[in-house]
Amino acid sequence: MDERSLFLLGILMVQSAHGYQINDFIEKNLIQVTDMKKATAYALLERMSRSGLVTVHSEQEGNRPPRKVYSITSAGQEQFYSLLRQNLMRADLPIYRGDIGLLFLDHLPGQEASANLQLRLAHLRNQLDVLRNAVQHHRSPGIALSIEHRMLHLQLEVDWLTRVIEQLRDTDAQTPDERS
Amino acid sequence: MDERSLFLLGILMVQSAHGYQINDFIEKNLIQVTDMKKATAYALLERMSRSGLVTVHSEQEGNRPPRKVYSITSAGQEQFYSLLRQNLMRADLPIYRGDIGLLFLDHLPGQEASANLQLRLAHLRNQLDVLRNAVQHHRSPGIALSIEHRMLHLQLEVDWLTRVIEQLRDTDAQTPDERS
DNA sequence: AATGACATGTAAAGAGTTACATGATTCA
DNA sequence: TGAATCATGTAACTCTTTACATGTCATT
Repeated sequence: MDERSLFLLGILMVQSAHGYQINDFIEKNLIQVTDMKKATAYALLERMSRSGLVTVHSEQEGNRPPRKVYSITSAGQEQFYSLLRQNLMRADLPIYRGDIGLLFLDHLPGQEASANLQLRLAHLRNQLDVLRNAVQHHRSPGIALSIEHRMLHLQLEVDWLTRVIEQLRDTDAQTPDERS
Repeated sequence: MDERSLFLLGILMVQSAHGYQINDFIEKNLIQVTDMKKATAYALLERMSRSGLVTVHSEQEGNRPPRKVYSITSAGQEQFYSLLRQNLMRADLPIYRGDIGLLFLDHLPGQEASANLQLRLAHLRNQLDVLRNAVQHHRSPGIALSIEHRMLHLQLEVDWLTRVIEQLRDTDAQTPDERS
């Protein structure tokens, strides 16, 4: 949640914006960086305006539903810098949900384990390709930085998985019938 | 949530166990692999017993509060294999919350950004040391696998952050007064 | 006598998502 | 004319955590 409001405040540090605009930006450019959903963004912007971190003003264009444009206040700026510092100094490596499966890898016959992991590998390679493509289209140094970061981890994941699968094959070749 | 029940079922595949025991095992050996909390484990075991994936029987010892020992059923085993396959073939790279900060790195003077990131780096090195120590004490190949996995990502993180900080210094040395 | 390990559980709150509802405009 | 885009919002739900409540047993 801290990251969510840091993110929103960060956007508003650059320029005022309305909810739809922000959500659109996320969906088009930052799906890799944040998974915040539309409803969350709207609610958070509302919440931040109630607590004085941002102000709202409505802009009407023609007969369309009015846009609620949010602007950051000085209190919001302070909060932004505080959250930013916190975020930068924190080192929270995520938990890898895929490791749960690896924990019980030996419950599956080697062939099947291997087959499933190869699917995982293919997905990973896919994601890498997507990112390699995406990294081209970004001028923003911040976005480029985080995409490169993600690519590094993805590449590590690909290499590591490849090794794991190889080991699985080797083990299986040695004792093809001995796994329970 | 899928990972949570996969994890619990996996534990019960090896041997029947009660909630306290499982939670204890997590806290002592698997804090890196899962962040499931006590209340969640208890509730999930309850829930799985209601849906027939596990059975319960109470064991009383002396006058102590009775232990509810859960055992996996054949329906539970099927569910386990199904969840395991799903988990193995899925490639869900997590979202790195720390990247949100990097997105806005240029809002802080280079020195401060650098100082904060060095704190992050120190934490990461700490975690690496802890894991290097932990990896010794595990016979279970599954646990060892996931700890090694984590160590690789940690090491990558350390190397990468080091480079980022260096670049920050270089940029700052070139244009010491020109950042807004 | 007190602390910590053993053992269970629940109530309330928090965070976030899904799915829906509404309606105008633009473009094919 | 129908679909996609623009623009907002909310109600219900799921998942999970925090904090509390309860009591025994062993150790210091």
